[in-house]
Formats: sequence, C-alpha cells, structure tokens
Amino acid sequence: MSSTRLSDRQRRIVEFIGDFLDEHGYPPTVRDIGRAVGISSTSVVDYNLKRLEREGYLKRVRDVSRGIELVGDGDRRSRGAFTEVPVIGRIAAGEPIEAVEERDRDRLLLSPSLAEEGCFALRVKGKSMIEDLIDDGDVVVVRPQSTADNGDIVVALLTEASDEPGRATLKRLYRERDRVRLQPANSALNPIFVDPASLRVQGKVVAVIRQM
Amino acid sequence: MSSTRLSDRQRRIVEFIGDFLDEHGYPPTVRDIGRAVGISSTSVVDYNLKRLEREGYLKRVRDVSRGIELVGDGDRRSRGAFTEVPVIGRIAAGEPIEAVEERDRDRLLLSPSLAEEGCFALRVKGKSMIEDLIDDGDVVVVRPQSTADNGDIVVALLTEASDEPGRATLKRLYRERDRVRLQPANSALNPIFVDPASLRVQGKVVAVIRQM
DNA sequence: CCTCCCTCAGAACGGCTGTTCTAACCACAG
DNA sequence: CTGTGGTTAGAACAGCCGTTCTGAGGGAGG
Repeated sequence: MSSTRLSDRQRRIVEFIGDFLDEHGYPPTVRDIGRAVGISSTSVVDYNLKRLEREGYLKRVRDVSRGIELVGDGDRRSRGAFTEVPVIGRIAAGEPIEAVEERDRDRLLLSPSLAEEGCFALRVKGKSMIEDLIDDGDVVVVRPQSTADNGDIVVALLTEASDEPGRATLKRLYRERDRVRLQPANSALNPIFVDPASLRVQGKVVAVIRQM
Repeated sequence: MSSTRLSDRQRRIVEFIGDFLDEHGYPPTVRDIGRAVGISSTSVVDYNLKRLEREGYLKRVRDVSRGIELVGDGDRRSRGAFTEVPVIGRIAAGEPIEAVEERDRDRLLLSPSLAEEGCFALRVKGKSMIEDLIDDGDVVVVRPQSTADNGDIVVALLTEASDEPGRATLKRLYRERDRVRLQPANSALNPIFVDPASLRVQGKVVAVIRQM
C-alpha cells in the first residue's frame, strides 16, 4: 500500500466530490468526476476512486449509483459537528440553582473541543468567583461528574445533612483532612467547610463564556 | 393546488428520505423509496414525489439518479445552524498578531447568538487585559468593524505613521479631544496615546471564551 | 348510472451508471 | 534492451433508474 501523499489528480477528485455534495446535496457520478477533473475514461476515475478508498479518503458502495461517501476531514457533513449545550439555569454562591423551564432554555452550540456531549451550562449570578475571572452574567459550561480534583471549579450541591441545606454553589473545591473546603474566589467572601458526606459534586467547569 | 396536509404515505416518504440521507450520505432512488414505504410501482413513487415537490417539501433534478434534495424543515443538513469562527492567530498587547496558517487554524463553532457570520477569533497572549477578566490564553471573538464606541474593547492596528508601527493590540478605546487613548486593563501597564489618523480599528470584541 | 378527478399498479423504454476488459504509455530497475 | 509496476484511455456490458404510458379502482357530484 503506497502510503504516499495523494497525486494532484486525486486531491482534485476529493475536493470536487466535496464541492459537488455541498452544491447538490448528493454525490457525483463517476462520469461527473471525470468531466470535472479532466478524465475522459470512466475506468480511470474508477481506478482513482478505488485507490482513494484504500487510502481511507472515502467509502464506496458497490453497484450503487453515486455510492460515494467522504470520510474524515473530507466529510463536510461532519465539518459542522457541534455539541448542543442547554443553559439550564442560573447559579449563585450558596443559593439553589434557578432552573429554567425546558422550553425557555437557551441552547448553545459549541465545538466538541469546547464542550463534549452531555454538558450543560449555567449563567453565573454574582461576583463570588470574580478573582478567577468569572464575572456576573458569565456562562459556565459544566461537564457532569461526581468527583473532582483539588482546585477544580465545581458545581456542588450541599445536601440536607449540612448546615446549608439544598443549595447549589459554584466554588473551587479542596479536600482537607476530614472536611472539604469550598473556596470562593472573592476575598470579601469566606470559604465554606463541609462534611464530605453532605456534599455532592454535580460537575466541573470546563469552559467560561462571556458575551459583551 | 390542494394545500391540504400531506397524506400518511407522503409523510412517510419525506421521513424516509431524511433517514436514508443520514444513514448513507446520498439520497435514495425511486425504487428505494417504494420498497421502504410499501409501494410496488415506481410511477406511484414518482407521482407522490412530484406532489411533494409542488408542495415545497423537496426539490428534484430531472433525469438525475437520486436527484432529490430535502428543503426547509426536512433538510437535516441545516438543522442546528451555527457560525464557524476561525481562530486566526494570537494577539498580545503591542505586538503584531501572530497569524496562523490557514490550514492549521482551529475552528470554533458557536451559536449565532454568540458570534455572527464573519467574525474571527484570536487567542490572547499576556495579561494586559486581566482586569477586564481576560486572561492569558483566553480566546476573544471579534466582530470586524472599523469604528468603535468609547470604552469598547477593540483590536486596533497602529499604522506606520504612529510611534508604534505596524502593531496590533487589544485594548479599550477612548477618544479624547484630538487623540485616542488605548487603555490596557492592567494597572502595571500604561495607556498608549495615538493620533486618530494612525489608528485603524479592526474589530470589536463581542465574546470571551476560556477553556479550563 | 355516468363522468371527472385523484390515487394507484404494472410494464416498458431509453438513458444513465458502475464495472470490467484490453491496450497503451511511461518511469525505472535489471 | 527487457520486464515490471503504476497510471491512463477507450470501448463495451449489464444492470440501475427516472420517466412515461396504459389501465384500473374509488369517491364526489351531477
């Protein structure tokens, strides 16, 4: 298998297939490709398509007209792959999350590199994390997980056992001996110390988005 | 023209075409549709396709195999519209933008509410805007425009006429009598004063994105 | 009942389309 | 020179595919 780079002709074929798909919504025929790339013989197109398939640039379905599908980088359908992240409410230090009705939720579309599937977002209320550069009104993208590393910014739920019942909070989490410190990033505010048993980590902040 | 709603059969046809497209990447043939919907005659499929085209549910290309394209709501390609924003380089206070080769650019997908078409993004280098909560490594989304209001955070280009030739900078912009003040958000840094003639506003920061 | 219109079935036609076969050309190594 | 492997061209084949024609049910209105 010659794993050399594609010939000029082959690159033009892949590019043309993508253009054709964008324009028409269906793949080109072997003869369409030949005409576009300047190949008079269908067998030569077929030859190059077979080669491109072996190299992993596309997939073909035998005996099916227009049975060509681009894969990987060439696939312009997946060039628009994105993650949909619902903004499910507002969070403020030490108060319950203000949930938003599902039908009123904003939905953010984000690159998969920014937020993986399953994430949610919360709008931040207040300046309790201002020294971590999270402002009032910012949106934090949260990846759901029940554990967190020391120093992670997490959405934590204080259960009834604690002295702050049923409240959600956005804080940095630090484990200390037999307790957990929830540290705001605002020197005007004091940390909260809780029993690990009365704390439930809801998720970790993976991104911050601010609109101006 | 009977603008009544679609028959059960016709709804199933539209739905099948969408499913087929999602699965295969190319549209079905008339016979594929017939098989899926339980129609033995190609003429009946053709008849219903013509009807669906007249009602605006799809477009067809005559005499072209698989020449079917869903339009409007049925078009799953356009589901979840987003804006593609290229990260075209890095910007630091008072240094030229470090451009990135086009093929190496990251591309962010963002909700249209976050960034309209035509925006670009820059990765921030340094802490010159730290007091505006823009950190080293953050990404700023910039809407191209040549004017700016007082206090806007802008990407500004200092042209050769000025004492800081050919440099781009990220600053807050304030117009003062016969000069412009470019104000960093870092008390350790001093503002730059420039002649309005030697300043070109490239765009305004509309969003800040931070990954953690 | 008859007629008209919409919907449907089956068959056939002609062109489109993927595939294959043969042959040629070229660069390169033996 | 000769042979070999990679690439291209042209032609032909068989099957796929959109289209069209004929005809038939079936309900609405006369």
